Formats: sequence, structure tokens, C-alpha cells
Amino acid sequence: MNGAQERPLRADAARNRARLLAAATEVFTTRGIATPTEEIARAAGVGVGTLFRHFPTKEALLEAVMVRRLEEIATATARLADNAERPGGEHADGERTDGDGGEDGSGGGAFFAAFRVVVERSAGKDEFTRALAAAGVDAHAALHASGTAIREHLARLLAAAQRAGAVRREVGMVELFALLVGTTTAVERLQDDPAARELVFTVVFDGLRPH
Amino acid sequence: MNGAQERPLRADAARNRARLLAAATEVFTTRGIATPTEEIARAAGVGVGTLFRHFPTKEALLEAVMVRRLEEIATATARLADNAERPGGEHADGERTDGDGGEDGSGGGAFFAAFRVVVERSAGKDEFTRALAAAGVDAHAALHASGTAIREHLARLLAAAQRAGAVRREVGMVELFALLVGTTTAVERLQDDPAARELVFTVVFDGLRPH
Amino acid sequence: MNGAQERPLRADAARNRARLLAAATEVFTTRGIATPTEEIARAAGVGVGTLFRHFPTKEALLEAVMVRRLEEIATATARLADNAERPGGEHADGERTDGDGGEDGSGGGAFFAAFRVVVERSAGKDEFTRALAAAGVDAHAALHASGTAIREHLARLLAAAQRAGAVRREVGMVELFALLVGTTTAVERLQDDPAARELVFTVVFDGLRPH
Amino acid sequence: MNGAQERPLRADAARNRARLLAAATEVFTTRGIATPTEEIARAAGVGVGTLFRHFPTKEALLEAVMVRRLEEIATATARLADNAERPGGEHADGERTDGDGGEDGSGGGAFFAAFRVVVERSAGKDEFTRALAAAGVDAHAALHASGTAIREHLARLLAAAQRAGAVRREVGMVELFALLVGTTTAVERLQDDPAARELVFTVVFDGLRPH
DNA sequence: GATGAATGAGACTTCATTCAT
DNA sequence: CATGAATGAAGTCTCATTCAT
Repeated sequence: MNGAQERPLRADAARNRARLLAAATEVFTTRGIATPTEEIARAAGVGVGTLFRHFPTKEALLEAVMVRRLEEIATATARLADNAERPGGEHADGERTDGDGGEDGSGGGAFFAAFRVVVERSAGKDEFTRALAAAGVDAHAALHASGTAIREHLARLLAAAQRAGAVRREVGMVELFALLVGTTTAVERLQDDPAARELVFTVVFDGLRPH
Repeated sequence: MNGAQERPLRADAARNRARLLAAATEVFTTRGIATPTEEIARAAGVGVGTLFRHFPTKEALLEAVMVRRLEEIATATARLADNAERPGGEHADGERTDGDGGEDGSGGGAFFAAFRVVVERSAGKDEFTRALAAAGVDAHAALHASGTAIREHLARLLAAAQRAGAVRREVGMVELFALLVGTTTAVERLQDDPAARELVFTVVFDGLRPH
Repeated sequence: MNGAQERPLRADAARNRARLLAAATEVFTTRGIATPTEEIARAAGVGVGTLFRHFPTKEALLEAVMVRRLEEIATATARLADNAERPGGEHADGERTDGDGGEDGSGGGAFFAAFRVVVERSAGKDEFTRALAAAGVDAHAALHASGTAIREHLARLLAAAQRAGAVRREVGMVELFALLVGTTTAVERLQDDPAARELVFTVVFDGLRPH
Repeated sequence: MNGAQERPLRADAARNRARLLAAATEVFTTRGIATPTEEIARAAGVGVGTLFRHFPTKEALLEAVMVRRLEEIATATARLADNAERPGGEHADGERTDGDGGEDGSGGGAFFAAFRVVVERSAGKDEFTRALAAAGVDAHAALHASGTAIREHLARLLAAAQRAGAVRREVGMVELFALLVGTTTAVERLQDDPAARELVFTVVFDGLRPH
């Protein structure tokens, strides 16, 4: 897609870029996107000038952070979606060996695993999305690409899970996404209470099963 | 608790205060809390000076908006909680008259009704909460008061619903609150798709039932 | 043209606006348009905020300064153009009373007077024009209006002077404007040498006469 | 004056220096002196580091550009001045052969030719001068040297032209310089209109002749 | 009391200059 | 020596808050 316009990037430059991305992820998530750029630069141990050399705009930095997150998620969902469809993927034969601690019990394990992945890696993403949407950046190429990929993987996983009778058929992509961001928000404030987190997942997953 | 210690407030002043509160609610919700104070003043049809006379700080205005919301929610949950416990409230005897618009069908109707109320009146509250939390204002008196009341009503409703076997017993207040904010977020983006909203509620409610 | 959108402007606001305009004229002319806004604000005795309340952009301030200059010039050239054409304006009859120390000597006095006016009030305008042009602001309404007026007045004066045989007929508006800005530049550095200034005017004026 | 005290400069270094000078001349003239140094480096096909190795300061680069221009002008005026004074230079005897492209017809041809040279090679110099002056660099050695030379040549040419009766005697060096920069400015905006340019020269030259 | 002009700290961004590669 | 990444001072503009009208 973009093959030649980015030269290899000098060693130190690459390191600084990585540091900035890490610092931005951390700072944006914990202190909100209103945090001054200077703060992020300081957290990354570089000057503001360096920040702006790598990301020409605060918004661009924001986007880069999101893109990285989305890409990670897309990678994970891709694996799950491929596995689930591969013949033999997700314990293919009939003999319900199961045992998958409640996550499914009747196919759809990959779907629920993907749901977890998306939720767990989306922490803090909420505010980012809002910010970008507000800036009218909805369709920035990179974002769009990863977003589309994730959407596609989830669609396949959802369909498979419904075929397997693991998820109620009324649920479509719209509801799925709403539940994903909702669960993300719910779980976000339960960082330190794993039991509560598990229970929230259980409630949502049970609610998604056919009734 | 504090009802009368502040002097009655002249008629026009009261009207301006009300206008500001309404405008702020609207503007903060639709355009985000970063909207300049001047915008809010304009929306309310008053000057900035007036805004700052009524609310010494932007943060104070934010808080006032939230307090009003919480109070409304508290009023609604109070009624539901009282009803549910009153002898005969929520069809007390065994004869499942039901008929409660599908909300449950086996006790717990008041609880689920309260869940809906909280979610539906909380739209946009999310960002407010974050903002206030960020400002270290977590325990501002007024907020705390209404918050406590709501928490108490919900606790009673939850207990009743669990006694009636309508809600799984593992769910405690922590999970309930997480699910409330989560569902609020989920539902927020489904403003224009009532069917999807309903389905989200169905999923969450079904998930809350004993399994 | 614009009648109602500008409210009367409070007394202090009007004073500050005037101060800012004066300070900007002074500062831009003497220290160049690269002078920081803060300098101008300080020179005007107000805060930067005030400057930006009155002129939303540095460029807007620049434009306002220019507009005022152009308007002054337009007023002066208007008077001269009208006078020259009024029956009896500029000693209408044939009897070359002359005596006008070289400024004309054969009609065209109004034209040469206008030339002087434009040059003398244009000091420093040069850099402004360049700056505005660079900013792609060439056709900003107000500027355009005054500019057009001046152009029109000068066209009439030039025609009259040529009819009177006071100016060579080959000269058109293009050359006239070029000579105007050229003479402005020439004269700008002769601020403190009135005799030299006069001589420059003499040279240009003599050159403009039929040969 | 300073020709050899700096070591010879390696071949590639010399080429880079030349490229930078050319690029700077071009860029400063077309896009203004506010153009970032990086732009100039890119135009020259080198890195910024190289630029700053050759010219320790942006201002130094600016000065170098000007010096080169002034030197070119000085070379041209030198030739003209020498020619005019050499016995037989500029058709010394009385027999008005003229033929000198119409520039004068009565001696002073070299003077007017020099005037043209200065004007035509000064395009864009205006902004440079201002910039340097603003930076308090008025008397930088190199600039001064070439400037002095030009001044001297012009003084000789002017004197000769006045002796020949081709230029009015009131005009001194002060007025001459003012007219030079003025004509430069006038002519600058007439780049694409040769006829208008010629007419401007004609006006100024006629104005300079005795009246 | 209401108004909106004034204020100035602070945000984002640019760019001349330095320095590691 | 060349390169271009890093730096941070400085510039333009915003906005919560104060205060004269």
C-alpha cells in the first residue's frame, strides 16, 4: 500500500519515534487527550521539536497511537478468525470435548475470545475515538484500514458462532460493536478487581447466547 | 439537606440560572466539555459575566449539571425502590400477574426498570465524570449526596430482584455500576436505532438473570 | 454596504481599537511586519488578548492598517479628482496664469498633487502589500474597495492631465502605478532630507511631462 | 581584497557552496527571506548541516547573496565608468554620431546604461537590504567594499554625464541612489510587461535630463 | 445584577542552529 | 565533511476568569 515513501529511519530516530508512541499511549490513556504535547515529549525524554518532527500535529500523534492499537487488535482477531474457519479449527469434530471454562461450551469460543481481545486492548480507546471523530478524521486511511479488517474478522467470527448456535441470531454487527465499546467502558473501571471483570464478561457473554 | 440557606434568588436571576443549566447540559452533551464558556453563555442568551456570577468556575457549572442529572435519577430510582418494597408493590404475592411490559416476567421488574432509567438519563455523563475525576473533584458534596442516594436505591432494588430470583446472586454493586456505565456507553451510539438499543438491553438483562 | 452588523462599540473598546490601530501602524512601519503581536499590544498599552479580540488574526490587523491608509488616500484623491473636473476647478480658463512653482505650469496640477499625496501617505505600505499578497489576501473586500476608488480617481486625473497636455500620452495606469510605488520607495529613505525629496519629485514629474 | 587567505576549499565543498548560493538567490528572491533554511538546503540538494557549515548564520547567507550581486554590479559599473573616461570612450568628440540605442543622444550614455544595469540586477534586493539593515549589519565589510566601489563608479559616471550636459546638475549621489532603488521597485512589478518597463525608464531618464 | 471587553497564562507549532551518526 | 534528527526559544492564538461600564 505504501511501500517506498518511508526510508528506513535512522537508528536514533526510530528509537525516539517508538518512545514517543509509547509515552503518548501511556499519557493519553491516563491523563486524557487534553494533556499538553510538552508533557508527552517530556515523558518520552525528548524535546517538543522532536515530537513535531515525527508527528506533524497533535492529532497525527493521536492517530498514530490509535492505528497501532487497532493494528494489534486486527492481528489478534485475524488469527482467531482464521483458526475458527480452518477445518479442524476450534475443535472441529463432533465430540464436544469442550471444557473451555464456560467461555462457550458449544462452539463460538473463538468469537468470545475475540470479544475479550478487543475489549482488553481497547482500554482508553474510547476518548481517542471521540477526539478523532470530532476532528473529522473519521476516514484517515490507516485507521480505516485496520478498522475495516477488524470489522471483517468479527463478522466472520460472529457468523460462525451463530451457525454453531453459540450466539443469538438477532445480534448483528451494530449491536456487537455497541456491546464491545460498552463492555470496554464497563471493564475499564474494574482494572483492579479481576473477579468483577470476569463477572461482567460472564454476564455479557451469557446474554449473547441464545435464550 | 441544603434547601433554604441561600437567599431566595431574584426572579430573573433564577431564570438565568435555569437557562444556563439547560444550555450547559445541551452544549456539554452535544459538543463536549471542551466547549468554551462563552458558547454556553451565548446559548443561554446571557453574557459570560452572568455565567460566572452563578457558577464561579467552569468546573462548578459542570458539577451543577451533573448534580441535576443525578437528582433526577435519584428521584426516579427512589420511586421504584419504594414501590418494589411496599407490600403489594411490584405484584408482591405469588400470583404472577406479570404483564410488566416484558421487562422480566418473574419479579425484578422494578430493578430492570431502574437500570433503564439510569442508563437512559446518563447519556453523555461519561465525559463529565471523567472530567470531574480528573479535576480531583470526586467527592464534591452535592454529587456525593445524590450518588449515595442512587446507590442505596439500587442496592435495595438489586437485593429484591435477587430475592425474587430475577437476578444472579453473584452480581454485586461493583459489577452493577460497571454494567450501568457500560450499557450507557453502548446505548449512546445507538440513539437513532431503537431496535438495536432494545436488543442491547435484552442481552444485558438476560445476562443478568440466573443461569 | 455593511450597515447593521457592527454595533456601536463601547467607549473603552473603541479607544482600545484606535490605540491598537495606531500602534500597529507605527510599529509595522518602523520595525517591519515581522514584529511580534505582543510588541504591538504592549505599544498600545493593552494585553494580547485584547488585540486578538479586535483583530482575530495578525493578518487582519495588517489589513485594517492598510485599509485605513487606503481610505485616507482615497479621500484625498477623490477631492482632487472632483475639483479638477468641476467647471472652474483647477483654473479652468485658457489664460495660463501658471505660477504654480513647477508643480504643473500647464494644467495637470491636480494630477501631480494627487501623485504627491499617494506617495507621501504610502510610506511603509510597500511591505504591507507584499505581506498581504503573499497571504493570498489580495481581494479582501475592504482593501479592494478603497483600491478601486483610488484607481478610478487617478484614472480621471491622469486623463484630465493628458487632455491639458501636462502629461505624456503614452503613460497608462500600469506605468502610473509602477511609478507611484517606485517614487514611494525612493522617497522613503529621504525622510530627513526635504531638498532631496523635492528633487526626486521634480525629476519624476518632469519625466512625466510630454517630451 | 580578500582573495586567497582562506584555504582553497575542496572541490565538492566549493561546488556545494556555489549551489547553496544559487539556491539561496533563487529562493530568497521568489519566496522571500522568511523562507526556512531547510527549504534552501533542499533546493541546493544538500542537508541543512552543510548549509550551516558554509554559512554560520542565515544572515551570513543573506549577506553572501547580496555581496555576490553587488560584486556583479560593481564589475559592470566599473567597465562602464572606465570606458566613459578613456579618451575616445563613449564617442568623445563632438560629432554626435549617436546611435546609442536612443538612451541619450548627447553624451551620458554610459551613465544611463549603468543606471539600467543597477536596476536590472537589483530585482528583489530590496527586501534583502531591509533585512540586513534590520539586523544591524549595515556596514559588514564585504558589503561595504562592493557598495563603495559601485558608489564610486556611479559618481564618476554621473559627473561625466553632467559635464556632457546629459544630466541635470542638481542631482547628487543621494538623489541618484534614491532614484535607483525607486526605479528598481517600479520595474520589479513590470517583469512581464517590457513595454511598460521601457516607458518607466524613459520617464525617469527624461526627468534626469536638464530642463 | 447583567454585560461583554480586557487580561494573560498556556496551548500548539515553527525554525535557526547544534550535534550524533 | 555531509547528513538530517534533535533542540528549545519564540510566535500566534485561545479561553477561563476578572472588572469597568
